[in-house]
This record gives sequence, structure tokens and C-alpha cells, in this order.
Amino acid sequence: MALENAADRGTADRRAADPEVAQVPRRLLEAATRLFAQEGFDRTPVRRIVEEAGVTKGALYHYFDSKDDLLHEIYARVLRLQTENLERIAATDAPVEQRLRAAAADVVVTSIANLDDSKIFFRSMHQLGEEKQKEVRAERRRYHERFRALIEEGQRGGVLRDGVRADLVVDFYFGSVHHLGTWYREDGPLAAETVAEHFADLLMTSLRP
Amino acid sequence: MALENAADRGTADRRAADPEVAQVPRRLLEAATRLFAQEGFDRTPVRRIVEEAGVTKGALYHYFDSKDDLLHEIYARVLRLQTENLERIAATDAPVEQRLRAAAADVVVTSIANLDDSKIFFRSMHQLGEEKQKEVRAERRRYHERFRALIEEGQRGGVLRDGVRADLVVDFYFGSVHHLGTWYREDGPLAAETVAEHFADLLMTSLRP
Amino acid sequence: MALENAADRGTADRRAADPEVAQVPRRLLEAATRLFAQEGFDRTPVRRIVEEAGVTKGALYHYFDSKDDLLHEIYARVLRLQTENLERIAATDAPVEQRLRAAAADVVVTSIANLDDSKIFFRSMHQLGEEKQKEVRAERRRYHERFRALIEEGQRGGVLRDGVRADLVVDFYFGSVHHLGTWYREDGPLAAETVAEHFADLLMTSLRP
Amino acid sequence: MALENAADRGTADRRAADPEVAQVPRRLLEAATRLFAQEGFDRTPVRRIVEEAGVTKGALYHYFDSKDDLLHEIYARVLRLQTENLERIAATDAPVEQRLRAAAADVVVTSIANLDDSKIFFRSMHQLGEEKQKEVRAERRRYHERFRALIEEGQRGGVLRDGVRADLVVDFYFGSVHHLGTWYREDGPLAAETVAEHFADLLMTSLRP
DNA sequence: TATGAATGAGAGTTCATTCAT
DNA sequence: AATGAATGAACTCTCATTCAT
Repeated sequence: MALENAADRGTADRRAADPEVAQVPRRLLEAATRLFAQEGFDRTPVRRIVEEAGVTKGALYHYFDSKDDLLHEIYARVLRLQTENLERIAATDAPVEQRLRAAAADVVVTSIANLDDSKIFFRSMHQLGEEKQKEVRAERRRYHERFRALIEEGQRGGVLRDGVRADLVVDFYFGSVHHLGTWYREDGPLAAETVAEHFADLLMTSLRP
Repeated sequence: MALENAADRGTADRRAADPEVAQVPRRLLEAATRLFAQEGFDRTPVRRIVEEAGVTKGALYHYFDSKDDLLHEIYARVLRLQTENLERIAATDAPVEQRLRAAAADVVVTSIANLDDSKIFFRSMHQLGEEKQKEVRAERRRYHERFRALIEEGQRGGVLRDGVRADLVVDFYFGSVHHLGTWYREDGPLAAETVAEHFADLLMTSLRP
Repeated sequence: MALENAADRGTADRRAADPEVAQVPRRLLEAATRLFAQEGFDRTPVRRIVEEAGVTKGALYHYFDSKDDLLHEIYARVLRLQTENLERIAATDAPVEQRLRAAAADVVVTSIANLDDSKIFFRSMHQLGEEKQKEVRAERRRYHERFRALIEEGQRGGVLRDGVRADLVVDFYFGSVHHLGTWYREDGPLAAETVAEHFADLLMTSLRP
Repeated sequence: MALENAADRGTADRRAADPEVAQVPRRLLEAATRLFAQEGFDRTPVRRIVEEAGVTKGALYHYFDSKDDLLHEIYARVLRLQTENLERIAATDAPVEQRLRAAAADVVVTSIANLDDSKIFFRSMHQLGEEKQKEVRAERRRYHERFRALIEEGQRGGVLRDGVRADLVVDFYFGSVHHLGTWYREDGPLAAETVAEHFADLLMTSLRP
């Protein structure tokens, strides 16, 4: 991650003194996220990103290795957030079916709260370089496996029906979640929580014993 | 559709006589489908398409207005196929829950049979020009509405549970279906029919009264 | 001239029978003239010409050797017309200053009557191939020399002032004439005859002894 | 004007130190002027321009928005020069007929001194984009109006004959001037000043009261 | 820490022309 | 007399990235 190497240097003094130029990497990531979501990764010239962020190309290449690297940072941020949430929820001592329902609802709310990230995620993965793509997939798989473990725990405990493949259920459910970006409108009639409840309800109902 | 204007003319004789050069537009579409699915629309140069199809750029632009047009044709083909299938299934006189289950399973089988189309569909829509994007969305919406009508018919008839928004169910289910392209492997352990049964089962179970 | 070789063949019968397809070369020339004047030679694709003429590319290349040839025909037509007019006027037995004035006025009226030709003439000459360009220039020079001869005749006869180079006068006057295309508007307030009188008047006045 | 944004920055040091790479935009404009005059705008590939200027395409597009922009800059330069000259001459306190004669002669000398610009001007105007064409025409019109004002001043003062439309005279005269590029040869027998005197003489004579 | 001029490869598209039919 | 599929070369322009400063 080029970010870590560079972003943590910098003169704190100057940042405090001149908030205009402060947080350059953060502003670049924000601009990139917005643009990648709106236009797609390949349709977004580096020029546009730096314009939106109000910096120059030189600055971008100072903080990030490449355009790819920028995308990679975005993925890393999303994955970190979702993993943290899942871990937190899974670690509570509520009954498994409650933890599963909470996790299912949370991933919907989180995805809607970061809809740009969601759009990028499912559209632009294959535009990452081979190696970084592997990293992201691996992290993603770990996330899915953690989710699947919850289902299997419920199946073993008899609170969720057997006879349905947990791995398929995970792919089934996250397909729905990833597609939120294609149809959900922030200015539409549905609150994020409403969608979350419905989605979680559909999942749990389909798993009733 | 540029294709229709040109591809249907031409001398059948010659095509029969020299299958090597025959079906130029079809070969272009096939090559484009494969490449768009593998590499993505923006990552696929026109040069590669014509190389794979064994023709020249001039030939491509003789049959298609633009690279965009090629993508549009692919969409049109998928939509036509899925719409036909849905209409056929919906029109039978089986009980509504059987028709819904059949439709749900069919769209999975069809998507897997045309996995390249599926991958392109959900990844590259936003790379179509504004106008064509509208066309495709409209056609897609009609398809979804037809599907939703089946659910609502079941709800009204009391064979599917009330209290769940049919439109959300449609988005939920087709999210799962569209994402098949990201995880399904043709050389994997799961037959298309197995996935189809599971998916249809999850849908129907979640709608049990 | 490719035209002569081909256009004079053809079945008179068919032309009489089907005026729709008759006069194909003429319609091509008309379309080309209009388009070359509006858009410029290089900006006018052959495709547009044949569309406007309602024929196919094959037909065009049947009658004309090339796009260049089409332009050449247009030049030939203009030159022929103007030369004929000049010869006719110069050959009358009116006093030389009357003949000069008449010729000067006529070339304005003719240029305005064929404004498209005029526009093409002064804009697109250099887009002709080397050889054809020479031909046109030679013909043009002959025309200018005939005009100059009138001036010199007047100077020798004492009805036009000496001490002004006749060749420069010719270039001076035809500069003005060729530029009609850039400012004259057919729907403007000035009748062609008005302009012609003014132009001829300016010329004759500047040559008063 | 894209030029202004970029060309004035840059390190003067470096330019002084390495004149080989200095003045890239100027060298591009020079090459473009020469080529547009010789071959015409549409016949001149960008490739040729950058070859002649000894830079890469990227450099061209760094300084200019488009090939059109390059042409526009050339126009702007010509117009600026001619307008300045006219203003200077018109502002002297010589009698109006002297000022008019001087202006008429000057525009000939200037046109011949910048014959390439002249050729481009009257041939390629219509190859500019709609909007820029309007700009140039407006500027041109202002120039013509300034010139016309001189004539009208002379007419009102009684030193030039009435009964001839000043606007037509302007179009008449500038037609001649613009056409210098089609026949004047720098290696020919006529000095620029000779032509200028003749042209001015023809104009003034045609306006004698 | 940051600049922005410059690169060089490649993008999508257009075009006049040919030729088998 | 006429078709229109196909060519192949050339076109304008864009882009991520580098590097001297």
C-alpha cells in the first residue's frame, strides 16, 4: 500500500497551518471513489481525479503508485469496514439466528451507506491487476467464509433448516447485496433500513427449518 | 440495430459456398462476447475483436455503427432470449407457484448457459451510450415487471405469503442471478441444474405463506 | 473526362421509360456541387454524395474515375460556361469599353447564379490532383488573358487609361469576383444585377483615362 | 486560447539554456502555418505538423486543444496584426484620402509579407468549428467596418465620390486582397510594394469624385 | 512535497476505392 | 449498369506515466 508509506510522513505543522492542502491523499481517494462509481474505472482519466481533488498529477503519483493503486486502496477500505462489522456482530453472545439476521441486515445498511464503494466493487474488480485482484478475492473469501460459518452453526444447532448448501446461500445472498448499487436510489422511497429488514427477512425465511 | 440492415442481405449462395468468410457479423458478435466477458468492454480493443473474428476493422464498421453498437447487440440478444423464455413459462396453465418456480430456475440455467452474456450484462451496462442504456433498462424493467406480476398473482391467490414487497423480491432474486457470472465455474462441481434448483428453492421458501 | 466515356452510352429507352434512374451522372454532379460548396471537398464523404443523389457507390464509380474526377467535372463545367459567355460578349462589335463593362458585369451575374460553383472554385482548386490542377489553371489563364486583351485593347485605343498594368487589373478584379461566394447571400437585399453594376462600375471607373 | 494558458508559464531558464526544445508552441504554429498554406488544413495530418516541429503528438495536444485550435490561433494572430495596423493608420491626422490609401496599401503589403496566413485565411475558414468561425467572422466584420468608416468619412467630406455603396467597395477590395495568395509569387517580378501601389491606386481611382 | 511539460503507444473511427457478382 | 461487402491505410485524439526542476 503506497498510501501508508507516504501519507504518514508529512509535516503535521503544515497540515494544521494550511488545512486547504491537508489530507491530500484522502481527498484523492474521495474524488476517485466518486468518479469510479459514476463513470467506471476505465472511463475515469487520472486528469479528472486530480481536478476534482484540486491537486496536480505529480501529487497523485507522489502518494499512490498508480491509478490501479488508487482502486486497490478503495477496495481495502471497503473490505476492512465490512470485515470489522461482521466480526463485531458475530462475536456477540446472542443466539445464532439473531446474529445472522443482524449481520445480513448490517451488510445491506453498510452497502447503502457506501453505495459508491458498492458500485465500484462489483463492476471494477476485474480491472485490478492480477496480483491485487488475488489479494482482494482472498479477503473477500474470508469474509464469505465467516458468514457461511454462521449459517452452518445455525444448521448444526437445528435453528436453520438443513438440506440447503450454505455456500450457495452465501453466494445467493451477496449477489443480492452487491446489486444494490444498480437499483437502489438514495432519493427513492425506500429507507436503507427497510431494505435491510426485507433482505434479512427473505434470507431468514428461506432458511427456516 | 445496424446488424439487421446489413446482415440479412447478401448472397446466400456465397455464404453456403464459402463458410470461411460467411457469417461475418455473427463471428464478430461471438468474438466480442467472449472478449467483453473475459477482459471487460473498455479493456477490449476493437483490434482484438477483429483479430479473433478474422476480419478487418473495416468489416466491423460495415456491419456495426460503433463498438457500443456491438455491445448493444449482445444485450438485445440476451434480453430477447430471456423474455421469450419467461413469456413461454408464464403462459402455461400450471399453478402460479409452479410457474414462478420454473421461471426462477430457468433464468438460472439460461444465465449459466450464456455465462459470458451474464458477465457482460451486469458489468458493462454503464458503458453503453446514454440512449441505448435507456432502451436496455426499459426492456429489462418490462422483464422484471413480468416476473413481479407472477409473484403478485401468487400473493393475491394466497399461495405466496403477503407482507413482502414483490418489487424488492425481484431485485433481490435477480441480484443473485446476475452475480452467477462472478462465482460460477463451468468446470466446477455444481451442475447448472443444481444451482437452479437451489436458487428456486430459496426463493420459493422465502415466499411460503 | 470519365463522364464522356460513360454517360453517353446508356439506353435511351430506359431513360425515357424510367426518369427516376435517368440522368444519374447529372444528379451525382448536382449533389456533389451542393455538398462541396457547403462542406468543402475534403469534408464531403463519397457516401454522402451517393446518398443525396439516391444511388450507390458502385454507380458513382461506374460514371466517374474518382472523387477527384467529380470535382474536375465541376470545374470543367464552370470554365466552359464562363468562357462561352466571355467569347460571345467579346465578339460583338460594340465599343471596347462597352464590351469590357458587359463582360465584367456578366461574370458577376454568372458567378452569383452559380454561387456553389464559385465557392468550390476558389476553395478547392488545390485539392485537385496535380495534373488536373494544371489543366484547370491553364484554362483559367486563357480566360484571364482573353479578359486582359480587352483591357489592353481599350488602353491602346485610348479609351482606358494607360499606366496601370492590365494583368494586375485582371487579378484585382477576379479576386473580387471569386470572393462573392464568401459574402453574397441569395436571400440578402442585393440583387445580382445590382452587385454586377457596382462591380463593373468600380472597374470601369478605376480605368477611366 | 489554449496557448495562453500554457505557453507563458515554463521556466525561462530552461528555454535560454536549451533553445532546441524552446518555444514548442511557437514552432508548432509555424509548422502548421506552412503546412496549412501548402497543403490545406484537411490535407495536413497532425503527424506532419509534429514531425516538422520536431515534437511529439502529445506535446501538441498539451498546448492546443485540437487541430482546430491550431488553426484558430493562426487566425487570431493575423487578425490581431491587421487590426493593429489599421487602427494605427486610421488614427493619424492625415487627410482621409491619404489614410485610406495608406491602409489599402498596407493591407496588401502585410498580406504578402504573411502570404501563408493569407492563403489559409480564405481557404480554410469554413473548416473551423462553428463557434470559432463565428468569433473570427465577428472580428473580421469589425475590421471591415473600420475600413468602411474611412470610406464613408471621405464620402461625407466630399473627397470621395458619392453614389457607390461603401460596404460593396469593402467587399470588392478585400476580395482582391484575399486572393493575393492564389497568384502572387514571392520569387516573381512584382515587389509587394508595387502591387500595393497598384491596388491602392485602383481603389482610390475608382472612388474619385 | 509538488510541478506540469512531454512522451509514446494505442484508442476508436472514417474513408476512397475495389471487385466478385 | 449496378451492387454493397470488404479492405487497409490513415485519421484525430487520449492516456497513464515519467522526470527535470
